[in-house]
Amino acid sequence: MDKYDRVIDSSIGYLVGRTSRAIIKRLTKKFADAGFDISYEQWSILIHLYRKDGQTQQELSNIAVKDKAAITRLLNVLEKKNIVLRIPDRTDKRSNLVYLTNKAKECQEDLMALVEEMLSEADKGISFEEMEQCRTTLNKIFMNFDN
Amino acid sequence: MDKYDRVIDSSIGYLVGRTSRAIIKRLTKKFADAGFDISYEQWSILIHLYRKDGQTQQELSNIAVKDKAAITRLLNVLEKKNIVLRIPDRTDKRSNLVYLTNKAKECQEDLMALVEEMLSEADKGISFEEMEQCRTTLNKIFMNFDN
DNA sequence: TTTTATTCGTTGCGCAATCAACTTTTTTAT
DNA sequence: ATAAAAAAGTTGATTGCGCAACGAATAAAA
Repeated sequence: MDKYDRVIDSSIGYLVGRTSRAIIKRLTKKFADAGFDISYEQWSILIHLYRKDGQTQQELSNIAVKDKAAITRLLNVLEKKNIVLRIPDRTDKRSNLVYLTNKAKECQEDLMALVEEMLSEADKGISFEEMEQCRTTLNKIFMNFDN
Repeated sequence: MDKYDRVIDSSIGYLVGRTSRAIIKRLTKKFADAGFDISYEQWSILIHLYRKDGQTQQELSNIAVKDKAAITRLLNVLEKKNIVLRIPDRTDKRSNLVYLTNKAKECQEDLMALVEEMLSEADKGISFEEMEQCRTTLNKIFMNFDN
């Protein structure tokens, strides 16, 4: 393996980057084909609200590992689409609490099914143990960079 | 593991996505701290030219797994910075051949050193075998999505 | 208590990705 | 030989990220 291999093809940066883009592309297409006007990025916020409704934007920023400015804009879009709404927190006037609308709740099952479908496509030819090991390693790498 | 775990925290999409962003962030900072005005995306083109100078934009598009429109714009920036130049291919007037400037060649060693530094930070606490296994699995996943 | 520091969210800016439409050139098929 | 199809690059429109600066609200320090 030459010096370029090390920095390109075998580089973990290159590999996670292109895998990530491939996954995003596939899920985006699945959503679109099923008639959902929801981008991957919007989904990446939505899923955290499905798990726990009524979080602050800051909490969403941390958990989705995105800049809070990015959260602001994604929520603007989601609010315009009538998928979430922002309610000012009465006990801390700096914060908004972000809630799902009924429209969002109605499509939860369908969206999750599409994601699981995508995940099982990713899994093909990979044992549970192998995937689990990969997850562990990816977590280690992330932690190495998480100051 | 509940249904959200499966789709979020343990989801390979989530894990590769956040790892990728962490790596990009770290490398961007390294370049900036060392005084190089080169973004991660620009680097991701540059490295392929370091390996093989004088490729067409289409070749760069394939190898860097980026849209050809993205390549056009990245090259516009790199050309303005006097890092690459486009030479029309005489044997096929549709194509440009992209070449590195001397300025680009001069900083190759420094840039590669910074990347290797980043990669070794990623490696911390991970054996060669473990990382190799992770690479293999990531490749399988990518192939699963690569039609 | 008043000053200082921190936190939450928004906005402006620059960069980049993707899609679709388009031009020019080359290749393929009839 | 000519018409149709394909390929290479460019451009416009839309979406999204991350940084920095900012105002408002809250917490901490003096």
